[in-house]
Amino acid sequence: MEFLNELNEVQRQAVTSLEGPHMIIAGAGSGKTRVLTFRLAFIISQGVADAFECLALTFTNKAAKEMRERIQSLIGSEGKNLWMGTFHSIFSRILRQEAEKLGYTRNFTIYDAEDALKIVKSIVKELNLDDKKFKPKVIHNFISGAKNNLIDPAEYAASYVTDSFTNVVSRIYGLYNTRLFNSNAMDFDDLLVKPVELFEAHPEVLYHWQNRFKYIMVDEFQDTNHAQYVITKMLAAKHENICVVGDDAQSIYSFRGATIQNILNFRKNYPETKIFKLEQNYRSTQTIVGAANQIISRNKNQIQKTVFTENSKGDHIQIIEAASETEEARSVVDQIREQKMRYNYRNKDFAILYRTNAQSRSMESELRRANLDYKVFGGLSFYKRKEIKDVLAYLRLAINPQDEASLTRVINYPARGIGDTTLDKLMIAANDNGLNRWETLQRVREWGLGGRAAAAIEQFVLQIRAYGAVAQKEDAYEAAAYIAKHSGILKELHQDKSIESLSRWENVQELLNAAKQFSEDQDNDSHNLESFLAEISLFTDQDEKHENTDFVTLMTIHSAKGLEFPSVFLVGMEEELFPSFMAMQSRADLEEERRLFYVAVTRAEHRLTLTHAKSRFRYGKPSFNEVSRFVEEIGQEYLMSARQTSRPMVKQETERVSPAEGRFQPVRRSLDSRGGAAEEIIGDDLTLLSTGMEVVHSKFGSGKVVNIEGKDADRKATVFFKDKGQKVLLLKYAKLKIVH
DNA sequence: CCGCCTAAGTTTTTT
DNA sequence: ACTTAGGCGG
Repeated sequence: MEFLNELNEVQRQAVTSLEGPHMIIAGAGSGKTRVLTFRLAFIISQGVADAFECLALTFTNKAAKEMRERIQSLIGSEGKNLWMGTFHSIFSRILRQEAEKLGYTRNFTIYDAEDALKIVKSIVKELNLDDKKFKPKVIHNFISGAKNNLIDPAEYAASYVTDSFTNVVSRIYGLYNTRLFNSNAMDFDDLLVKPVELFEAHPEVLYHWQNRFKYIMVDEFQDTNHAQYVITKMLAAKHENICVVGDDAQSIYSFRGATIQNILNFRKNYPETKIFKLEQNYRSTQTIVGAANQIISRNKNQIQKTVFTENSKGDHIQIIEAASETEEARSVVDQIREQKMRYNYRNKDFAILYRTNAQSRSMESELRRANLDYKVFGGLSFYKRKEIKDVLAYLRLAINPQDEASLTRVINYPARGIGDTTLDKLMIAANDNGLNRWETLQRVREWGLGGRAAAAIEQFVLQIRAYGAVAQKEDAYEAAAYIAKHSGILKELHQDKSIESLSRWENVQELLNAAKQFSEDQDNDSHNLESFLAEISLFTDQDEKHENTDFVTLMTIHSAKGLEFPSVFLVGMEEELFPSFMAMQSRADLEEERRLFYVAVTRAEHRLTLTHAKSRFRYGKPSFNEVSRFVEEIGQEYLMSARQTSRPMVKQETERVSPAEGRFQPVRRSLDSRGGAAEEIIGDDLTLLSTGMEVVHSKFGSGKVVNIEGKDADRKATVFFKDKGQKVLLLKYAKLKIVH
């Protein structure tokens, strides 16, 4: 029990007070994760409940994994038995056990956003609707919103149709659900909706799980939506030992249906709730905590609390204005170099945070040029890549051939002579006869199809059945390897000799590697393909191993939530970008942006630098934006004086863009006089380009010219890039820079 | 049915 | 600036 001595008074109370409903309001950096993990460790080590009887719901896989590791370090391998994971992963697990009761089978497929969108698109098309007016993405957003609020199609039709658009949404919502059901598939939202349906329709099932979970904890409660609220409430109804942890000031997911209302409802719902406020910040300097408090105090909507720290005052917050995004990136790199020297920091002590993923580019190219190791988090994850989704579609069909999204994805890939005309006929057959796609394929001759097309389809059906048999017999790796090979995808990628195809081929090999690891992992109860797919369908965190662990972190502010770094750079502090132009319409939107700013600022332990660029390329055109209003919301007392902000300690101050001529510097910067360490860029006059020259590309990095062809506007160069392989670039667009 | 070309949209955040 | 969808010719 000596670990309790590591806690302050409030933390200790929050850890040891167990019975009944609890709400822990945890300010940024106040040791929230520590309290959660200690609380679980306390429950188990005191013998209050068994690990199997504790449920801890987190927001990300990463948070769950980290928490589990920390608990194991406290109480040992017993920690493995905790029910701990994201809402989505925990409830998909329960749903698989109970699938038959809802008319699904346990091997149901989970549709990601792309799969779901495909289904909506196909319905829009079948209904002959104009997809300009009824954009599938927007429709799916509406459906998702309805699901998050537990509004089913009937209720939607009865109470939420207000105009022609919602009328269409209503029609599509019902059809969409049917299509998913017939595909034996659930989307992300269903993983939260279906448990509620299950518990309502089968009280005995609810009873079972209620009894099982004696202690329930919910992390990041401010980011839960209505459906998540209802599920936890149902599950907690028996024991009412529910502890929610959150910080209203860090609620940044309302766009996804999260509602702060859950915190308010919780107190109403459980009047005897014990409330603990963790207000002492252990993470950041007084400057950072003070500035953060000042920022968040502008929001009208919030729970009163006072975050304070006993840490030292620390450095002032630095603000850097740059002429362009390139200059912005350069100044960040300069700062990183300087801070590394001055404070003995390593790469991993730095994070560069931004509002949108697209902003990583300029930062990446400057980091690469400066030879600083970095890692970009987020963006498109491994499992969203086309070649991976293609292979997965075959694997999913082997397990669940009814899966329409997968079926339409690969029925003619690699090409086997099943074209649009054939597919249209099948679609009509399906709609006329109330069949799913797989069923129409089995009876292909009944729809007036014959000859080559019908033969190709019969062949395809046999192929998928054979894969199903392999999947039943072999482990995940054997089955996946067999299917990847026999589907022809590997061959297709191999035949195309381009570097892109090679990298795709390697990605598929990597997927097979993952299957191999899964098959060999003794911790898994089952090693078959079905279990492998169940595991990876919710695996969105790409926590691929990076051989080198000392890297600068680049990520969106959203994905930085919960993390901390000694030195943080918050870039792109401009109106329209942050706050986003999408979020400037209402006070509620703006307040969420401000909370996001609060989250960003509170990631920093010792040093915080805010940067903004006077001009920045957006949508291919330069845009000129004012400094973000958020910057102006920080009081002068926390800021470094204007003189100091410019650029301390840069050797050659001379060649910086002078404001007079600096309007449009970034594009035509033919000479860059930074001497010394960095590579010397000798120019961008591409008429001088010839084979053998070394060049730098904004996206692909540095490389060597291996060939040049065409002339004038059509002049193309083949370049072999160190990191990205060989590319053919049209010089008119490529903006290559020649390196000496 | 496939590959090439043009046009349009994109960038708010993600389980 | 870059990606994707859709149209058209082979």
